Amino acid sequence: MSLCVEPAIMKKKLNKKNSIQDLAAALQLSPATISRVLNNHPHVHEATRTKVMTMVEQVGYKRNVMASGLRTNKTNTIGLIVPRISMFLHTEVITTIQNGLHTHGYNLIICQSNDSLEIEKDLAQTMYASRVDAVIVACTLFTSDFSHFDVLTQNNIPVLFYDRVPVKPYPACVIKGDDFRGAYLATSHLIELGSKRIAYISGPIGCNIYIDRYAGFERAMQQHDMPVQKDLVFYHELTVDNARKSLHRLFARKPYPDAILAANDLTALTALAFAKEIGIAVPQELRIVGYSNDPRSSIVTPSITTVEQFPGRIGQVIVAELLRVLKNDMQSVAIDAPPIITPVELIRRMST
Amino acid sequence: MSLCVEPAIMKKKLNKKNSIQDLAAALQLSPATISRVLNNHPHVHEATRTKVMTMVEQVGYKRNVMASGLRTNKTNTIGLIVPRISMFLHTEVITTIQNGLHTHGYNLIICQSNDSLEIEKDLAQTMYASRVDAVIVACTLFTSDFSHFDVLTQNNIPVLFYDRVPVKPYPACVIKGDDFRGAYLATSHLIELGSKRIAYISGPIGCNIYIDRYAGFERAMQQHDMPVQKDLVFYHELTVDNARKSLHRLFARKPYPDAILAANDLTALTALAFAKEIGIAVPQELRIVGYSNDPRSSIVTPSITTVEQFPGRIGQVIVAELLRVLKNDMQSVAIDAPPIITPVELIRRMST
DNA sequence: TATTTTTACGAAAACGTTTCAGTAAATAAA
DNA sequence: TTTATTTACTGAAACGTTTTCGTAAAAATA
Repeated sequence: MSLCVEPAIMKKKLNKKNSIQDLAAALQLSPATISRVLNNHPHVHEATRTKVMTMVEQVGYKRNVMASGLRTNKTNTIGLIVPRISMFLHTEVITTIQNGLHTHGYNLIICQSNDSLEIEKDLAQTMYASRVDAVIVACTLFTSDFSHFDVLTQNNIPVLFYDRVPVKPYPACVIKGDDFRGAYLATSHLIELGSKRIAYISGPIGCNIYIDRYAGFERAMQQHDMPVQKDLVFYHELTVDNARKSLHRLFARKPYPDAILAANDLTALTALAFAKEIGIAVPQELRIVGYSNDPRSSIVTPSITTVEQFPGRIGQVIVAELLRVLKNDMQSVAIDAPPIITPVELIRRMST
Repeated sequence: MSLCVEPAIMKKKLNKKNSIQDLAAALQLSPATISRVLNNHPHVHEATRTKVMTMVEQVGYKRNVMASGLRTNKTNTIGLIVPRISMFLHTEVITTIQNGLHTHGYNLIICQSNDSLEIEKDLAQTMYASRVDAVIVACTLFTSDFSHFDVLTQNNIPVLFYDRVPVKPYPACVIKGDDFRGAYLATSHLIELGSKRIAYISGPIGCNIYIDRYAGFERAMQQHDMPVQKDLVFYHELTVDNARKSLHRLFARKPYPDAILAANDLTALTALAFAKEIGIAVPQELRIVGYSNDPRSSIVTPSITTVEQFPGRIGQVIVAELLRVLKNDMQSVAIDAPPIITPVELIRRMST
């Protein structure tokens, strides 16, 4: 019997309501005054301010963000949509964003699209339903139409793209790495080392990063009067399986390529493993370059030359832009705003 | 002049208010009826239901979660606190949780404590302020007191720990890997291969996972009548720098250890690199075992034997438990509930 | 002292949803 | 037919905050 009532008592005791109203009643003040203290409004007497603050401390009052959010139409929450948090670039970028926003009082809702356009559409809806204050997006490989983000932009929720960004004008901030330069540097590096038959394994063309990287590759080749051989260039989603298929094609018959430029590090790692399997020496017979400076690229033997994207810096830029947009309130959704380009750097290692 | 008024017009037009009230007015119904339709309440005529739903579709109505959250005291949001999302185990677990919860209509707020107790305390407060429906936590290495989570449990917000969990009884769900067994299997494996001088590099004792792993190591040694040599065991945060210091101590003078059991894969990787540097052959002169089956452990040469924790499975268990707790509402915060133990498996590779 | 200005606070409405209590109409039971 | 029951809906209050407007009291000015 006594056990039956226990939970009710507990619940009652635990459910100490700590609303502004309760504070007001306890202090013989109005809720308005409490609110003003909590929001650092002027025109509140110093004595009452301290009185309120000590009471707040004492009872452990925490603002109910749903109530205040309902009233102010602000959630202090930022949404983030990435293909996969396990991708090294995103892992690092997220960490920086998360820390940066936390110091400014924002929370982060992280969602993964899994590189599925359907899920991405769904997530955009969810973000709107959650009434986040802004949304940061790295698109899927297959996002060529961006109208599913309209629900956000049309409802004054700023959208900020990074890495994989719209290729068409869209009313949103755009922050992207210098993919053209990254691929250009990598290709030039291979050429200068004497590579003659350079293969390029690209992601699906249609995604801005692969468009730009291909352009960088092409430009470097042209500058050195080297023709781009179509049969040495592959376009597909950069999975291990796909990479292996392309590698099989590349090494089906001689002459073998003497260098592989991979549009990401996973593909470079796969190429390295493949070369070992078929007994080709890296870098003597085959040079390999990757992209992103994934930590794995530095621990394999030989370590892989790759392109550093400075994800921490990208994260910082995102946070800075975001805070700027949130301050200016809708100011920077200009459809013609130029993208912000973040720098890259070639990391030379043993594979070249 | 005309440019000046444009934005105001835009704003007005874009800010199409789509509240339940607006729908009600448009359909000559009361807000209550709309709400019942949206929440699938019974006692609503089929004709009106379809009428409402078509209108909802048409205007793209999305429930304002802050308003409904304020009323119902539910946010449909789950909080997650991990040391770092870049840690392989957590990356995978998060992905599973995220996908699982999304199908049940929950959002996930992910925060990183950065292995800082201060930040963890802060985040617990933030989670309460956000009024999340539940919180999932993998503690910092240094969390031995758990009272900063009281603000959650005392306010009926269920807490669920995984991986790094309270070592003392605490009113929360606990899900942990079988760390004892993992270390036991790994140690037995080394012994059976003939290792005589087995070094163990552990994380700081005080954290449950390292307590359990040490116990597993000790038990395997005892079973084979091998004494645990104190000077071959190291306890410290498992960073590269710390690992290298211990390795220097281990190889300062002979006899060298003939096997190293590392309490995580990063340390195992560091040991492997160190062995290469000083010209010790792995596995001939030194066997190395790690923990977690980080992808890096399989791509180095030689590949590293390690303990698989099945992070996807851990994530599934977490989701299942979470949904159960959320359904039962506070039922399972019994302080004496036994922890759920998830299985592990030894992955044999070239390093042994 | 009388008037204006400033300061400190309160009353009340609003945000958009959910839900309790109630009511009219339709159906079933007497 | 009358009475009870079910069905389909409405009105209004509530959730906890913020903010506008208003008003006393205090301070500054005349």
